[in-house]
Amino acid sequence: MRTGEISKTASMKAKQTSIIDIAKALGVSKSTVSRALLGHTNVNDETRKAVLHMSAQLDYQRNTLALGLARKKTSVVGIIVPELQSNFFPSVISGIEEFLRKNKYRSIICQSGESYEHEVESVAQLLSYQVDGILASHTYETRNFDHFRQVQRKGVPLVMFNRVTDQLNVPKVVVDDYEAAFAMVDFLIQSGRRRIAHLAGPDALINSRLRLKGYLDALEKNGVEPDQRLILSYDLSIEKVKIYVKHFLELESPPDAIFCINDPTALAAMLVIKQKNLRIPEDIALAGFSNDFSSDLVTPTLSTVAQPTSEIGREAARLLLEEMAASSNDSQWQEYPKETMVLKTRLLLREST
Amino acid sequence: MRTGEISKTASMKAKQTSIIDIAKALGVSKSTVSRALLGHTNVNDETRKAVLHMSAQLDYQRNTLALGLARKKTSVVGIIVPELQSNFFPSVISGIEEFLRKNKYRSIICQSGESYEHEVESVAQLLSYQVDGILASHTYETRNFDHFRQVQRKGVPLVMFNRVTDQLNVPKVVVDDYEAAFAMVDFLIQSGRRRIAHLAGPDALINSRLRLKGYLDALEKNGVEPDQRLILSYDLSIEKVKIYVKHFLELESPPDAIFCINDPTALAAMLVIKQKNLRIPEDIALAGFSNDFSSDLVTPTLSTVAQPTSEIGREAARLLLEEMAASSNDSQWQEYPKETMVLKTRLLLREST
DNA sequence: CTGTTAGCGCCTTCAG
DNA sequence: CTGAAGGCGCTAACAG
Repeated sequence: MRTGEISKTASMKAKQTSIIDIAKALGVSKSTVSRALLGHTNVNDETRKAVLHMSAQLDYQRNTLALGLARKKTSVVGIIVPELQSNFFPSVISGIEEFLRKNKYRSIICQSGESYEHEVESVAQLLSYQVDGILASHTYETRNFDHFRQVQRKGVPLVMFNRVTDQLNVPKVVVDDYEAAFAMVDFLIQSGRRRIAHLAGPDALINSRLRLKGYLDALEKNGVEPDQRLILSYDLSIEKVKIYVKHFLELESPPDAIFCINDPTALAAMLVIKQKNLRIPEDIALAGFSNDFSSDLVTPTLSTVAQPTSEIGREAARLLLEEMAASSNDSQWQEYPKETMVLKTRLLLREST
Repeated sequence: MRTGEISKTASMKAKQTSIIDIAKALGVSKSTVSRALLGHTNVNDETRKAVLHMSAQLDYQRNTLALGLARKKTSVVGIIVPELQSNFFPSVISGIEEFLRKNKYRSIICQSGESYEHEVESVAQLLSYQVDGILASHTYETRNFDHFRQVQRKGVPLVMFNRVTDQLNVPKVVVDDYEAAFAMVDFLIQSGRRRIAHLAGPDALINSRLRLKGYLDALEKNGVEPDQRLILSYDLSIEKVKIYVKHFLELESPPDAIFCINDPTALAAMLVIKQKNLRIPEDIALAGFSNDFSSDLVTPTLSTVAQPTSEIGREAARLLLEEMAASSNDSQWQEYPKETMVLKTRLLLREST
């Protein structure tokens, strides 16, 4: 330890070094430093090197706030998801981030926790952070989309994925929920099931409605009369699955299959069925949706629908960047009808059916 | 639709309304507006109301960049985690965010994806965003902690959780990895197992080392000679589990139990064991660590160690806010030795042991 | 209680 | 290729 050094360590919030510091140290103007740091071409090669060197020397770190303020562009996009507990959204986010990184963008993740109020807050927060765009999947509580309309009014590009709404004219990335549900239920019927129950999601989610419709249409196509007692829609809070499944099993004429809105639901249902000492799939078949990590680990392994999660993320991010480019070139871009991209799912038939 | 309205919809990036706009509209100065919005007390009640009203009217949204720049404080803390795929980190994050929300703080989540390089980038990004503090769990690749030292040099409070290092003098929140591992292995021995294998984590992680030590000490305490062939440490990439478990099972004298570094590992191991038509726990017992969502869903249910995830998050956030308070009151706060908080785990003995 | 005046750190014309 | 000047939106003394 040399003495005589100014002890920076001991000082609180050591004033960050700014471009002015490095300008002074080099005897140039801060404009030059700024240009060098930004990689502008019109800077003498030597000056640039000196600047880069000195900036490393001084442990310089760009102040993104100042940069964003001055540039009116932050290169940050906001991501709003309802939750991070299952595998679905984290996977989608990975897809998003990978694409963004390649394009020199960063993201801020907000989880609304399936709370409408938090979602509204998140939107406000992201706008106040001056994000350049927003990717969103809404909560199952969300029926009013004014907060997203505000995003559009402010001229901030918005793309929705997975949980989308037809109340908004924005680009969307979804999967073929209807077809997938139809295919799964059709398969169940083909393999001899007749009394197929459906543990559906909240009606507020378009995904729930589409999967329900796929279920119903598959029944109809096969001449199976739908039985309202076999259709229950719930709010996705796993604890309740037990109640509903028990209810199904205790019907005078219980189902011989249950098609669940998603994998966590199906896995919870599986526990209940096992506790009742029923065999899967002999006594009752079980199917989920999404191909969560666990669905392959349980016994019996769960039949489900695989979604291309990272592709969803990638495409959503791609659409967003396109929107962002369009919005800065064309002042009327918001008027145009937006594309909805429908990605293919894959039926995974495993032991439970 | 009334006519004569200025079509804001069509304009791109409609210049956000600023406090100046609302100041003009009200014929007051922007300082007054600022104060009213910030909830300062020294503002006439009527003026305040007028400001609040007008700001709602004009769809005003605070510009966080400008605010942070002017205030030199953003009320944002950064969170760095290695991944979001398992349940552990998302749960911890929920705990963090809940606590932060109560204290009027926000967070930015960065996932390093277990990549050292991304971690370094994340730190730089967060610093450039001028976060007021950082909560971090490092990757298993991280052996050099200079990027975190830089955080300290810049006077930004830092708290580590779960994946911590003794190379840094910062507050830490961890669980009793050693004790938990010891207890689990001790239990296995008590219940008659002698050849207990350990599928360990990367040596770079202190958690791996502590769990390994707990394992070894439990063996020693019970007079069981450790067998190096039964100890394998790996990099947590699930695909490799198959190889290692197969290897174990094909030893001339195979293990009668496997203690895995975490639940994903144990669950993957379970598949391999089942494929070999071995019975769990009769032929071989299996134990994990962390109590992932799935560990209760598989058959047999997995014995594991429950970690108080949201508490970890809450406590880490609490320590961070304390640091932040201290750092702004005491210029020497960095010099003091920092507290390491060790939280209790709980042994969950289920069917697999 | 309110207006005025300086910035925060950086970028971007506009001259040279 | 470089410097000077003005401004991004907001806050924080400092005077009244």
